[in-house]
Amino acid sequence: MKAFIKVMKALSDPNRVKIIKMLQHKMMCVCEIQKALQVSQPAVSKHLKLLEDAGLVSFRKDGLWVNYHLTDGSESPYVASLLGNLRHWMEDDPQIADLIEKLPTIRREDICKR
Amino acid sequence: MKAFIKVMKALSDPNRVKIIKMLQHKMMCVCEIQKALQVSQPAVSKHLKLLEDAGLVSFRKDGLWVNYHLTDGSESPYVASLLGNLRHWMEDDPQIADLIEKLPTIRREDICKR
DNA sequence: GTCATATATTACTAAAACAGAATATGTAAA
DNA sequence: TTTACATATTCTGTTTTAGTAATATATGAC
Repeated sequence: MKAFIKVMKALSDPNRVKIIKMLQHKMMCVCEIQKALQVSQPAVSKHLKLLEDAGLVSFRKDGLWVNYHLTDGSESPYVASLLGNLRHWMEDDPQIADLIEKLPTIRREDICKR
Repeated sequence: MKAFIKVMKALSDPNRVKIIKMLQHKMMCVCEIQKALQVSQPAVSKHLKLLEDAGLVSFRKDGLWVNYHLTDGSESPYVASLLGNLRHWMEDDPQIADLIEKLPTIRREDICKR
């Protein structure tokens, strides 16, 4: 039960859903996500931690960067099912469509190291 | 997006998940649910309203009683999918198993009209 | 009509969630 | 080892949520 609630809570926030939808297209570092969502860096870190605790995302460190990506959901049937469904869900949502469209223009080289 | 968030939030609370799991077995009135969950009657009413707003449950009035039941989810792909999955999900959860086991002993004739 | 009963709504309180500012941590470069 | 930078954590304030107590509404019996 606790695991299920965790997943549901993780997906109960628009910004976290946006993160999931973006990660469907490419792995991203924190500053890229921050740029895309227009919220503070700590806010992004906290969202990512929540998503990680729920088993939805994982990360790999690469020097200074931390690259986040979706998990395969093999640890949890809830995660597997929802990540699967979220591939098609929300595709027509205007906010999401906007985000995804802008995604190619968001590159860490342009954002960080300033 | 808003509709999806609503559904996720609705399923982010253990008592509401319990309600869903119970309604898989029979339609129930408010006082039966209250008896099963051991929370106040207003709390139950509010959970039910939330679930209804999310499109997960519906009700039919029968005299003084209001009988709640699961929807068929035809209004929303999120609802349809989650209600479907929740048929098997959580079946082995101890809390849920307990609840379902006790379900036959919870009858409105014994609870109300006192 | 009055009364009893099932449910809904309101008012209020305590806990949890989300945000930003400030700070800490860890890694790479100089 | 000092410095810069990407990310994480802590602290604090605000909003949302879940609960109860009290009250309102609605229906059926009388």
